[in-house]
Amino acid sequence: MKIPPVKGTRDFYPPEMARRNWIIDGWKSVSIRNGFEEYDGPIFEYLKMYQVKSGDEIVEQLFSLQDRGGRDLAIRPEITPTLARMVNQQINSLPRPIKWFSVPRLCRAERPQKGRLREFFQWNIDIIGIDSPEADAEVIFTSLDYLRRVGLTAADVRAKISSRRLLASVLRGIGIDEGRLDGMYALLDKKAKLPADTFDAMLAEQVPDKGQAARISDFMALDSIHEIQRVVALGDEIRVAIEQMQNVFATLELMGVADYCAFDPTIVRGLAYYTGVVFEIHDIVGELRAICGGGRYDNLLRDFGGPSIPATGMGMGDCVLEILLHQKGLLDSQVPRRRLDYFVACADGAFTKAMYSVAARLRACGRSANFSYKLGGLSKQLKEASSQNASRCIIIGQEYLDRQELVVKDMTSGEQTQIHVDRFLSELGTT
RNA sequence: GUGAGAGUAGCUCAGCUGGUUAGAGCACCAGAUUGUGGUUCUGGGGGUCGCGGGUUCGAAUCCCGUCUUUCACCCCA
Repeated sequence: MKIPPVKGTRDFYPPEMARRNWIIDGWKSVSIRNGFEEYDGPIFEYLKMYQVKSGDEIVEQLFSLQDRGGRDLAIRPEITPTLARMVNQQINSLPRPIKWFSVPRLCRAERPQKGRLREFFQWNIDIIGIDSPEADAEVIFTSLDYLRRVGLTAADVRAKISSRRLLASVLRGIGIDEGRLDGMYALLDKKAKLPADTFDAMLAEQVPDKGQAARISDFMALDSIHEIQRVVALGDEIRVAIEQMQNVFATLELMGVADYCAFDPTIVRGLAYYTGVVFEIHDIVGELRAICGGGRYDNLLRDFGGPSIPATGMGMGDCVLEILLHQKGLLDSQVPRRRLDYFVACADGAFTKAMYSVAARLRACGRSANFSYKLGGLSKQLKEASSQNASRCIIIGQEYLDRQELVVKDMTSGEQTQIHVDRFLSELGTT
């Protein structure tokens, strides 16, 4: 019986595993150099945890199960609720600011398509307990710090930044009632994806007042925060929101990533729990879905039964990122190939005892070492060493029987030296 | 949930107006090479042509169904 892989999952053969590790190692080291600490939670939680903040549509996209005690559980589709739960549990003893990161494996029962699978990895970073815009800037900076490190330039990706708070205050300034804001978010979030006339038609449906609709369109077309005053009168509320945005941009400029960043009022971020700054990073061409997205969510900890503590963060999945890195040729050039420190070969089947012992002693010294299971000729063994990308080969031959000497061959230069086995191993030391 | 495309060797694909025993490149294995690898040459293994049914003397090829997969829509935490 042949059993196929499950829809939307991936098998990681060694070459794919090397890519995955390289991506995740990069995420982790950039997190650490930006001052974040790693955490993780369980891979499943109570189903309820995801029903609290989400509608039925999202619950339908959960992989859920029942344990033998009848508990309703779900495999995590995101880690933010777990983070909220963990932080709430120890909120009084955690030093602030809380700067945490994680690289959880997540599952969503969505229909797979380009850049979206049912099982994936997602880099999450969050700053909890700080309500100033500099924290939002740091989250954006850290995301860009990673992308820049793997070789993506300002000509490849763009961080598009807006603010829920700014959007809300502008819409209110234009005369949209509080109760209609959520519907507006859902609509405005679609603007970048829809043809202009389709969007205008949908806008006209939700906002019958032509003057209001025109001003909303004007706002959505802005590419600078300085121009907002041309669309709407600057009340106190809007001024504060603008000032916060200016702080974000000023901080990003000071940190040296301003060329990656742009104000973009079309970034709204679906039906999420965002309350302030929101951002997405896209490929410049706009051919792929977002590489990452995030923003400020000041009410989430409270919604999960904790105190009211501000928070901001972002998530970056591995699927879109990998497609983009591959397109730009940044994977093949940077993901390390399999490498072996030593391949131990013997010139004759009579020397195999020494082969096993030398290989074991190399391994005890912390070096990776392989040998051939087949007693083929030396030529065969060197071929095998090459295919395993061995840095050096140890050749055991007659001089080992005569004088206990090994031949050490550098596989890059081809140079060979002879050295007494004990001296060779003692010079290696331990690593 | 809706729509469109694609399923032939491990991978990328050719073959398709029905006609001997289904092919190529890459990969894999072996030999050329009994103390020297990467290159090269030679050979080899590997297929229920996704599955089921139908038409036909004859189906990888035509028809129907089904499954899988890719892409787009919905959604996107």
